[in-house]
Amino acid sequence: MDIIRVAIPVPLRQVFDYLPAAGTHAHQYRRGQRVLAPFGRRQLTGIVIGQSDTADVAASALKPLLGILDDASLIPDDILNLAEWSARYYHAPLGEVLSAAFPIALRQGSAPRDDGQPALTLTDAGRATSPDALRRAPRQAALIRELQAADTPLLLDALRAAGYTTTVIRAIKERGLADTCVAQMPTLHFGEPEAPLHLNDAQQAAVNAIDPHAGQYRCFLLEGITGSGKTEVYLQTIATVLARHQQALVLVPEIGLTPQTLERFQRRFGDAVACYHSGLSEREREQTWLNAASGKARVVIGTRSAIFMPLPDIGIVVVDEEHDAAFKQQDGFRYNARDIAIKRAFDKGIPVILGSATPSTESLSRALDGHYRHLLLPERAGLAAPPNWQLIDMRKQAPQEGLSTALIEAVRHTLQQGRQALVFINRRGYAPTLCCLDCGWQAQCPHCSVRMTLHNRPTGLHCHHCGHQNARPSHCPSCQGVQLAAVGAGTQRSEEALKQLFPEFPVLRIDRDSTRNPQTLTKTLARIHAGEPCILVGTQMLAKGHHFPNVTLVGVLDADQGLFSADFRSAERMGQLLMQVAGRAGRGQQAGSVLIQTHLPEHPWLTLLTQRGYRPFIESILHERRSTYLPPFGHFALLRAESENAAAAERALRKARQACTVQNAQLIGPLPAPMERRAGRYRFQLLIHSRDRAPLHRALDQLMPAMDAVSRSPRIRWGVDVDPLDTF
DNA sequence: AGCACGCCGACT
DNA sequence: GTCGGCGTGCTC
Repeated sequence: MDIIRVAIPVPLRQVFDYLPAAGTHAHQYRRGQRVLAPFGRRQLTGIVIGQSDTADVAASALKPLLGILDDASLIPDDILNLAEWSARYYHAPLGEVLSAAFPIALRQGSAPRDDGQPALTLTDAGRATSPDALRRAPRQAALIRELQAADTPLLLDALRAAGYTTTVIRAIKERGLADTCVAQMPTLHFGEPEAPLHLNDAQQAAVNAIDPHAGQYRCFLLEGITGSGKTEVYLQTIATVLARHQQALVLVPEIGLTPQTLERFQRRFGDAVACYHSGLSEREREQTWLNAASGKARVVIGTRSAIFMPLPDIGIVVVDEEHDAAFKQQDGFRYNARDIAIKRAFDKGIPVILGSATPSTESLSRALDGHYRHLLLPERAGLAAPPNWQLIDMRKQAPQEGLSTALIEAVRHTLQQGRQALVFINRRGYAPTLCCLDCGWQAQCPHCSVRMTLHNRPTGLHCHHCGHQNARPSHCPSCQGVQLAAVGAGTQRSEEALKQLFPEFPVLRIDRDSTRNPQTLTKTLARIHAGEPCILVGTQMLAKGHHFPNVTLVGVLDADQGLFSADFRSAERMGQLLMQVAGRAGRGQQAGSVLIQTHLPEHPWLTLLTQRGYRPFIESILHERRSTYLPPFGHFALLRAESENAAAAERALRKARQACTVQNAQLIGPLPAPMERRAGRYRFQLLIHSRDRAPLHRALDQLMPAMDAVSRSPRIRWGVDVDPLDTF
């Protein structure tokens, strides 16, 4: 047993064998320890995976390691097991999985820095100052207010992330109101915890159901509409976990979209809560990782990469909004954090809660067949009536700028009642197409096979896929005609139309373009929360996170996209989105209305969803998928290849396909990807389908080395996606 | 992925 | 004459 097996951070599907470093013995090496390894002409930080007495290569080829970087294991065994399982399941190189699993600073081999982080704390003068005294310096006043409210040092990184510039921070220090200090993650200091809320019967039943299972694996699907109180169930369940001196891991789709949830966790559990997401600085990520590993952090809330957080006393995992596509990494190591969460809970023998108002087909079918325990929160807190759905038949309408008369009248009525209306359109920009009325020419991206989106203020043509921008042409480049028409509507156009229709009311647009500046977003949100009658226009950003108490009308301009798409998941996603936007209507006392513009009002998915609700809708989708062996009744993997040379990409996949001899796995393709060309590269895909998982994995075991062999010479970028969210 | 080696075109 | 283009091969 004198050979050390090491994972090296390179995209190669293998581990490498080494001899112990000079002056060391094999028994000194621990699984999870970092070592310095000679690798070609380079020196890389590797992770000890195990030991062996035989090597895959000739003994003469083995090199000795250059040194041991950690006294004890840095990566705990359960995390390493999880990473190895993930590498096998997603057919990803272990080195790449491990790179996703821990912060760059530790990946690079430097000693863990557990010495706290720079923070800002109030001086006595700062504590005594009234923020109103800083009337002339609103940012400084806001910062003082924030520090006084927190009553604990705030991390500089966090302040900067919240939009406080170095100038503001320096000004405060120069006034002698605050000073920098070093903040340590405190040990189980709960601050002044907010008291638990009173649970209704359904919530209490859910908490009771989860609690007895502590200490053994069980997956719970917590299904409850917006406002039904899922978060309180998480909080009280986690409280019992903490009381047993265990830690909790909470995964959320995007930290930026769940500020309220985050705040509630911090109010309830105070300093025991740590956040982990891509918005943190590297230093902060490292510190949080170490705080989790040392047990200082008791509750970790994070986005998908947090699934690999080391938590020695983990007692529960919560996945909030489990249906959300953000849990799936969309490049490189394409893992689904929700699915790894279930595996982690299983391995640890602890409960996992999947929460959603609109559960995914996968989770719902496992709940219905008894694999998961299904917990329902039927009541809407505050006892407001469910929304009123209405389908508007666009075939019988002469819409103005995409707005039907019925919707315009509903908006007018809502505003006159002093309420707010939300108009949802899942396209940003002014118009999705610029078209020549004489010859039919359309503005096409020169690098991608998509039409370019017309934007105004500043006006121009944008490609939403590669970022290419053009000026808006004055003549048709093809026939020199001057009748260039903007076809279709995006958020900017709807905003403009609504401003013209309702000049006396504010129209506030929320999409990726209007929220680029966090301060503008904060201002817009504050205006909405003030409750004055207004119209909100936006993309699905509006449907997530924030809730708007005075919105009583939701209009959906283009529901039909979800009914026409070739992807089998599009109907499910449309349903989830419609339920989510509908959840924005009628919070508080009054019932809301949801108006959906469609050309297919008799479509069974739409009528089922709006007349009978989400569950019958999903059950109908499940019924159809069962008969065609689509997920979750069958499984997919997708091999993607792209190259500037279309034929080369296609040939690579075709050759790989020929190398695959697995029975019971169906290969479809290679076919051009839905967007055949993107950023100048031609994209093809090979779809692998199988009723059971085993043949799928066997097929991939053959396809991967074939791709390795075939994709090298003409530069082809390729990757594998197990359980892809988009197949067409 | 890096990083070398290796063999062919336009430059001091 | 050589600097450098990217094709090809390798990493325990």
